[in-house]
Amino acid sequence: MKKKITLKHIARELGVSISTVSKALKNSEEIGSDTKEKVQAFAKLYNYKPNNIAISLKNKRTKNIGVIIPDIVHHFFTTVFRGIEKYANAKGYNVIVCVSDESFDREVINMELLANGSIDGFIMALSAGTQLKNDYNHLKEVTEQGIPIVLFDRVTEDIKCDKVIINDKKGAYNAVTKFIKDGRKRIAMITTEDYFSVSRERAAGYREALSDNGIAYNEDLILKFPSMTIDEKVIEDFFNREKVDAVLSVNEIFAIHSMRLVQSKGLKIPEDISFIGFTDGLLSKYASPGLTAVAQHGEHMGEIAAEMLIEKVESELEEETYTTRVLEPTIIERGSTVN
Amino acid sequence: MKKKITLKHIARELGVSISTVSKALKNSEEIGSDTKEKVQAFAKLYNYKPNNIAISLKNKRTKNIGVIIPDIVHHFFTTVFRGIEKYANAKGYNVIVCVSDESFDREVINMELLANGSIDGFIMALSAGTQLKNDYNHLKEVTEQGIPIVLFDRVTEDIKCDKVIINDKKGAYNAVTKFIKDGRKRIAMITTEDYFSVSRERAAGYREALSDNGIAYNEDLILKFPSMTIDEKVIEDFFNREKVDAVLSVNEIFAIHSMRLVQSKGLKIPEDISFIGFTDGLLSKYASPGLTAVAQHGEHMGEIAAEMLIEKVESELEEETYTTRVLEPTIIERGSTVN
DNA sequence: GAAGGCGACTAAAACGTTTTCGGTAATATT
DNA sequence: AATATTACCGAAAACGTTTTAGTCGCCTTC
Repeated sequence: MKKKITLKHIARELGVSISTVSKALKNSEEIGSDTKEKVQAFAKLYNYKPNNIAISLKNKRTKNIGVIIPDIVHHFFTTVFRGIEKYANAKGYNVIVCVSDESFDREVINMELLANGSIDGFIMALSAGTQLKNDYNHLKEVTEQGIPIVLFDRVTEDIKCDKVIINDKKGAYNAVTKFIKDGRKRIAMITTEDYFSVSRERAAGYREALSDNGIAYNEDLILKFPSMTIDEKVIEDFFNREKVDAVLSVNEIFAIHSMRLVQSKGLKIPEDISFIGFTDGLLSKYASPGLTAVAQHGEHMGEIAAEMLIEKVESELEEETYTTRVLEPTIIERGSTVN
Repeated sequence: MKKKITLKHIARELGVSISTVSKALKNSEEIGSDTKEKVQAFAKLYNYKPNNIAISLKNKRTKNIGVIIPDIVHHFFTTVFRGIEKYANAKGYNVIVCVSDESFDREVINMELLANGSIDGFIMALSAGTQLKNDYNHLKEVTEQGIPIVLFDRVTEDIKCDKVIINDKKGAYNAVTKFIKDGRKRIAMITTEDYFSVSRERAAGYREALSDNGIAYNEDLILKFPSMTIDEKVIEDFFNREKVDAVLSVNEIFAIHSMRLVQSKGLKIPEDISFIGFTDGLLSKYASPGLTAVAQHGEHMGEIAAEMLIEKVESELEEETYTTRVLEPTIIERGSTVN
């Protein structure tokens, strides 16, 4: 086992000082060309690579980005992550991922762990627990220490930082408008409780589209789940009770479940009932019929988040200007709607 | 912006030495109880947290694990990752993820980047590019530096290290055996080229099950794709050409595509044709009918990989014993097969 | 021949810890 | 009273870099 070689080893071996070696490897003008050659040759021979940790300690810069997401086994988050990783890697940054598992406590613990020098900044989507608790002190503490944060998708007004979201309201608005143009009258919405910022926005878009088209808002057509987990029975009751001809779902899973249910009741999609779901994931693509989806462009979102964060990290000056980038959603039409 | 507080600050403020502070915070017996109280109170007040980087430099231990996977937007890998993250986190480790994007070069670059002090060990699944090139020198170099590696799922004989895989051969064997028990005669297999270790194993299981049941192996019933991407036309030609009553697919995507195709040709699943796919992911669960799947237990695999790695990292002694853990696959029965 | 400049290199501090080895004073032991 | 013990604390090295501030000898220059 050949141990890692350090500047000190090279210096001792070559009978020069550590600083000379350091400078020679950086091709500094200060060092004579023969010494430089000698050092560089030796370093190459022994495959010298500077120790990242030592450099981090010196520069107070780790070139690591901390990413905290509620769940990794979730298509949208992984696409965002891919965008982050791609951009960060190209800029020479590594990505440390922690999963909050939708829990406030785990989010806090993970942030505290990483905030002690391991990373230069955070990119995160708030956990359900955090949004429920509405407590953002852990974020505040981090920003007060001068560690920048970029929030994506699940954000909050309470924290001053850069954010990147999609225009969820518009996404819902456009989806509902499409339903109406297609002649649908009884448009249902399947969603989660309002403590998710995204659910609120989407609900707002839904209502606005109805009202703009002179359709009365009907509370009975809203099916709300308290969490991401689903209760078959509740869905079944809902569709038995209400007569609907279009469904906007806040995620894929709810939509797919509903589609299978109405199909089993003999309804035809999209003739009898249309579906549009948020998040253009695998399920939408491979459902039968394919589920028309509001694409959230996760990968692009991730790239932008990484770009914003690295920009902040690398800018020397401490401007206190924060921006929110709003991406436009697009509707990917598939077989679950008429076209 | 309150800057991070260090031992030095506390020492200066309290008029004691740095070592005293350090020891006081560790509740060392060497320090008088009043000094300890004073220091601890001060540290608590100013929310002192030791700098991870400095500790890493000192201990030559980062408490970081490097994970290198071919793709993050891939259900199996994310489940494995979840297992890794969960276990590692519980043990106080953080996880740095790099995505090789199935490319040999990116795998090499990422490993070199992380190997310079950023991590204590690697957990990885080989990229397609690496398996194709059959070049594992980057792994060798890392292990020679004393950095442990755990390979999962996509492994190679050429590297001496801990490994965790599922019994792919047995998974395929069981699936085909089930088909035969169900009375199927013309059993097709959809797979990728053989340079994936998993594809080879599964193909072997397929052949063995046929031969054990006295069914001749028929090359024409094997559909091979050169990569993970799919060509609709090729699938269509295949099913137009060959009459098959059961299909074993090496992944979900191939299976789902095929199911939709045969359904559009008017065949009934599972009456006319049965399907089993590897990787029990979202698609299998939500397809209609549901796709019977060979579950790979990704999360468990991740936990084991993390356990093995941390074990190696924390064991002082340098034993040169490497083990391979083989997990048993299970068949999750759904509507795509009769039962 | 003194002052200055330059080329080539080194010493040392700094980043923030941990830890070993002393050191000093007070107390206990003979 | 001399010595040993103990309690408490600090100095300094070490981890591997980078960088500032020299040092030293030699060559110009007036």
